[in-house]
Amino acid sequence: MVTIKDVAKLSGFSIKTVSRVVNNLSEVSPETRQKVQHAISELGYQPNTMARSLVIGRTNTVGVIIPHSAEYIFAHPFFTEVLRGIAEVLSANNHNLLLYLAYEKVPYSRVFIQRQVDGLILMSIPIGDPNLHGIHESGVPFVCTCRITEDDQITNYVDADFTGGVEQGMEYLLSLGHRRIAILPGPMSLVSVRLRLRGYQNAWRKHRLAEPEDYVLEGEFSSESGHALAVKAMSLPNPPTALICGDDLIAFGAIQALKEMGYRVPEDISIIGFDDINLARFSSPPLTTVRQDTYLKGRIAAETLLTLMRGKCPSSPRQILLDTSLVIRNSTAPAQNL
Amino acid sequence: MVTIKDVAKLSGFSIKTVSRVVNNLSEVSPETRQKVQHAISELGYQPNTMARSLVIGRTNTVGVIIPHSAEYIFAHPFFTEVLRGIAEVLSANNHNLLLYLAYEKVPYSRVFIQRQVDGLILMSIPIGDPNLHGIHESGVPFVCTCRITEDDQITNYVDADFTGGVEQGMEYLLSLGHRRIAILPGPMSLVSVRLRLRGYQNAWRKHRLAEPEDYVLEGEFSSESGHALAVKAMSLPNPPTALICGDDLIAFGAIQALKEMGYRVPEDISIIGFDDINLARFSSPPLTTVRQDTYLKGRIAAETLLTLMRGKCPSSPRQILLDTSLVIRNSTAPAQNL
DNA sequence: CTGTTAGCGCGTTCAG
DNA sequence: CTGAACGCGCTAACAG
Repeated sequence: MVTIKDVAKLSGFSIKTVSRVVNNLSEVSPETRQKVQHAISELGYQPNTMARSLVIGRTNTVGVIIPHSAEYIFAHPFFTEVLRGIAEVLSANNHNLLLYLAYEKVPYSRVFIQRQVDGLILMSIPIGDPNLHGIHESGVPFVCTCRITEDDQITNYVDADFTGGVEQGMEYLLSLGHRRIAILPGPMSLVSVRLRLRGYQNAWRKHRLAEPEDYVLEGEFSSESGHALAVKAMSLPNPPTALICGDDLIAFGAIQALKEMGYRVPEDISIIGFDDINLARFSSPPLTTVRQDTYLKGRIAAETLLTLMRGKCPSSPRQILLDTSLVIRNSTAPAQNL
Repeated sequence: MVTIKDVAKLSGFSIKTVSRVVNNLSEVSPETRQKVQHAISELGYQPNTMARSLVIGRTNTVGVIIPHSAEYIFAHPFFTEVLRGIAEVLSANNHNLLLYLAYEKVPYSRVFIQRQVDGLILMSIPIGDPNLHGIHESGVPFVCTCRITEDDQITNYVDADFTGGVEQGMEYLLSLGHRRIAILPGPMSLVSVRLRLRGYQNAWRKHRLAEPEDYVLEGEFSSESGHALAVKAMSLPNPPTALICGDDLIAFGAIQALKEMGYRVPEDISIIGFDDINLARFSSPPLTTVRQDTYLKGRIAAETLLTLMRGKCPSSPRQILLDTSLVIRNSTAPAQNL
């Protein structure tokens, strides 16, 4: 391995001078800099990151922690979009991205205490995660891409306004004359799902309508689950005329099931998704859905973290809620049978 | 920061003894070990990864390099599946995963020379990538999840048998009576696309049929491109009765376009995709496609790299080709007009 | 502007 | 079985 010493020897200057050149400090005369740089390229010298990090006490590395099975993570388009936003911002700011999966058994804060990372981004932390305590104690700068509780006022987070998003969808369905609207929100173990449900309830309340019974059909974030729940919904004594779904995959599965049962979408049943993933416009019919900008979520999370890492005092928590927007395509139509 | 010294002081033993306990070396008496461990948990000591890496000369970190824009990467389901396989294997083997995006302008080998990683996985390297030279020179253990040239005999790679896969699809279409089969292979700048095209050509040759003209429609790996090319294909003087696509997204776009033009799939036109992404079964009609196990590709790539990193002599290149399989759903049917 | 010295936290000789 | 001293490669005082 070629070290800073070798460069010093070859160039005839001291180690420190070489260090100054490498780190672009200005206290070096142009000629000296020239000569040192020549020696550097001569030897193909590259500074040892470990040694530098040890001394300066930083790694310029951010950890992204996703405490789920990799299967769960990557099955959902959501994660990769957030990751993209994070990766781009970190890359632009000369920070590395260390990816941790399935760290359920290991305190997240460990990677910080072990000096592997300077900060953390936590994606989709489950409710009641026992690691959060250690995180706060360790003093690691961190940002979540989700809320930890439904009315989280402690965590630094960047999240979509799920409640408002579902309200947007509900407003539209109500304006189309639908009154029998069921919701397939996803798994209630997630805060985001509970927040979606809150939007559903808000909409009824706002319109002074009684919330229909048996219309909340909990499930997973998957097409399979959407398929099963749509079947279940239509077999209710009083089947719905519209379904509002927790994500687009659920919506796809629901549409599939409805077709198989002989219903027409949107003539017989209207469907609204959530996320607006790439394929939403290519489903048949193209999916009306509540768009959340997950890429932006990732970007802002990373930017917020970098700010946190620079400033010493995180004073009050930074809590950012991103607006959603309704994308109207062809899976929704006026209600037939009022 | 609590260091090994603090533990030594509190426990009353030397630094070295503490080190032995931390690293689970056997040359320590049980009582001593007990006492040291007590002091460790008392102080909440965690070894400093940077310091250790500096001494032992390894980081236990693998770099995954994707030399494209993040947008391109994450737009395609393929990448995330490979990444999942890689992440799982590395996690199981106590290795960290450092993600590098868009390193077009930086020699990949740099991260190794700078001692940030012990090995590299290169995903989707473009043809003629100038960095490969430096990679080989640096001596970094590495594995590609693709081939660098069509008949690559130098690189360590784990890749799907694209040629064989397209042949499988072609065999099926030919067996259904199709003779006017166009291919929408993707961007020819990628080796994998050229290998797909080779499979297309092999199939005609094997059946002693002349390859039709104007039936190779180059494009991108996207629904948009598939849409445009399907329109183009059907406006040919002698339009095809079947389309074999370079990936599932192209196939989705093509199906969409055909529907818009009033064709029925599969009655009028048969479509075959490639990859078998999650949503392939939920398209309408459900997509017949050539399945490649990208998750397995990632796993094997990571396992191969770990082997390479352990053994000192990489002797001959490790080149692994993974079989594909045809998944027959409902986007294919016998040809109408022979 | 430049060089010398002293650590960063840990693992590893070689004595005991 | 244990401990003191040294060095990994680099940066940060402090001198010159």
